Amino acid sequence: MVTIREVAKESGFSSTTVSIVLNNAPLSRYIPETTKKKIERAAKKLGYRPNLFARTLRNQRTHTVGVMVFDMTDPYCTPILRGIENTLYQASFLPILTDVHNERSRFERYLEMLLDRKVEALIIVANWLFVDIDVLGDLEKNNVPTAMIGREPHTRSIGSVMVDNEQGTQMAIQHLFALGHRQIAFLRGPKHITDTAPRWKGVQDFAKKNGLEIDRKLVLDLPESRDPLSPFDAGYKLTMELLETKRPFSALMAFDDMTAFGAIRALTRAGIKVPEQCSVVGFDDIAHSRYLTPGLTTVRQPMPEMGAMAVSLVSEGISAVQEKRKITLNHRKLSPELIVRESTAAVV
Amino acid sequence: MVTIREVAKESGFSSTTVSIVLNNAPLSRYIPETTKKKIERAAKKLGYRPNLFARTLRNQRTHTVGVMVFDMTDPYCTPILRGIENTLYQASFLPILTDVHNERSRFERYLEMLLDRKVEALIIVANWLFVDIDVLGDLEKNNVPTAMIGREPHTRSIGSVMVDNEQGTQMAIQHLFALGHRQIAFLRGPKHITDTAPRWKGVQDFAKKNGLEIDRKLVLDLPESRDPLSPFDAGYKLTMELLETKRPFSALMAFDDMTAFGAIRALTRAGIKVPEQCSVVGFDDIAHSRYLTPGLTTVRQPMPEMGAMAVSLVSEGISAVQEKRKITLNHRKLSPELIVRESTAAVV
DNA sequence: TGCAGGTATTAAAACGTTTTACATTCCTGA
DNA sequence: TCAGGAATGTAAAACGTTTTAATACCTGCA
Repeated sequence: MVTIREVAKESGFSSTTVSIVLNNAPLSRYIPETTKKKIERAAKKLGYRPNLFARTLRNQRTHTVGVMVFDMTDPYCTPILRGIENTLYQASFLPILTDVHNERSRFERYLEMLLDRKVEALIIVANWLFVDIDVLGDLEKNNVPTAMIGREPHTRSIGSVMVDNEQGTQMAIQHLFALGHRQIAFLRGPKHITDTAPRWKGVQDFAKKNGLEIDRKLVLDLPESRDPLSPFDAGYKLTMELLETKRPFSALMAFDDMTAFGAIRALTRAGIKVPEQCSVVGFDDIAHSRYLTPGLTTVRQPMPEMGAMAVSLVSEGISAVQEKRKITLNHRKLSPELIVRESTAAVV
Repeated sequence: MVTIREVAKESGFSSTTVSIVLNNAPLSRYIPETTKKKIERAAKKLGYRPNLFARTLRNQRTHTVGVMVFDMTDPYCTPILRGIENTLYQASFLPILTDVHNERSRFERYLEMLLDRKVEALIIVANWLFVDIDVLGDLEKNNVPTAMIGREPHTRSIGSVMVDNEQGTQMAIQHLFALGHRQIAFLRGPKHITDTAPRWKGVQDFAKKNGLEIDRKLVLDLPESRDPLSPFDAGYKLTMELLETKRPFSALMAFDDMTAFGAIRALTRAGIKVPEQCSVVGFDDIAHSRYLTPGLTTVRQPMPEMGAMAVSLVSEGISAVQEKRKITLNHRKLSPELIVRESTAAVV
């Protein structure tokens, strides 16, 4: 490995000057062009690459951001990660991605690793979060700017990016309503998931405002589970139960896309055609949803944008730390978008 | 931040001794238990965490492995990444994941970043690889143990993990054949994908051996593309073309699962029921395949195992580097597994 | 003439480890 | 009594940067 001293020797200047020139430091203002040229030539000739560890040791900067995701296999998070990666890349930051497997111990271990590696910020993709909240409380102590995606933190010192869940379900039910559906079944999310309540609130608000009657017998809840793919099986099972009650419904609104997939399978098995005999709508718009036949009508979360937004929140925090200002992080709520595909149709 | 010197002061020993004890270095053999206890207590009391950058600067080890994936949004790679992550975690290594977006410039940039950060090994998930081979040739120069998943490297110095493509398609066509299918349509992969040739060879070998006649008019090729999700649209389009020729077929074998999804949509649109009127089989067994209705019969690549295998290959390389032995990396071919779901049925 | 201030450059300290080489004491066997 | 090894510990160098503080020269101005 070629060091700065070798570049110094080669160029005939001291390593101080080399450092100043190569980093374009403030002092380089006083260094004449000819000197700069010589140094740059020498550096290039030797193929000099500064040792990042020495550099970090000295000036404390790592140009890395820790990213913790609760479950990588959840298709919901891939586009978010893309958004994060893409935005960080522009800023020459390197994301360090860890997958917590929804386990407390892994969360703690990885958090430790990231802090040891002195990430300059932390982004937490809290999809399908099972870990208790107090773990997240620990985050406050470390004065690393932190943002959470998909969950409202209970503390002010952590930024957050959320989709507007209420608005999302309102759009979905509005769509079903407009298609003439009045007997609608609902598969609500598990109680421990924070998205569950606001999504249901959106439905209720719409129902109240538009005189839509909700049959409580057609409302079922997904069971708790730490597996983000489990809603498929649960959706299948609950839909089967729903069918057994013989209570008629012409549309079904699922907590998320995976639940919708399960529901579709159950309906199909029961000989009920989607969307001809029953419309189905999901939430999230994960990648699968487009490729399913029929394509799933769903509420899209702007996942890449959410990732990008989280980066921009923590960037602000990083600047604050640099300038020794106090860090304050904002909370953002992004609007979803209704994606109409083939799984919904007008009531016959 | 508390340094080793503060621990030294607190415990009453020199930082040398503290270092020896805390690292359990060979010399610690001579340090009496009482001393060790005192030092450990002091370290714990102060909450000492060694500065990894200082440590790396000194002893050159980073305990990180670079992982480069060509396209994160490809559902094929998520389980592989899980396998990699999980295995590295056991060994207290931290993966540093980069997404190359199938762009040459990003590949080079990220490679540079990873090398600057002195990753101790490199794992490349070469799914849906578009980047030219010579870029990969560059990898040889850096004497970092490297393994590739999903593609045979042209050089001996890089390890590789592949699925046995030939065996996979043989299993698939054997399955269709056993169900009585004789008129089978094929959607082959794009020519620039390395998997394409061996998969087709598996089909041909089986056909020859079992007297199955392949109608060349029923064999179409996917176009080239750098998007791993594009086969959906291509599969749809090609299947439509196939149907227009009016040439009968009772089964369709797709290059991969995405292609199969596209084919299923086309068939469904054309009023042809899967599997009653036409069986469809895919390749890969990405997560979607289970959740589609009907569930897709496909050839499963053992993705988590492939990831784990790649880690074990480079681990060997890391050991070699440590002991200053010459690094040699192996090539492994793993067996796929036929997953029979609902998209295939006996010919009527 | 003296001095203020800009320009050009560098020596040396500092960042926090690990490791080499050495120092001291204590024991053991001759 | 002494040589030499084992046990216990440390001073100092080294890893490769960045930055502070300093030096030296020049120019222009009072």
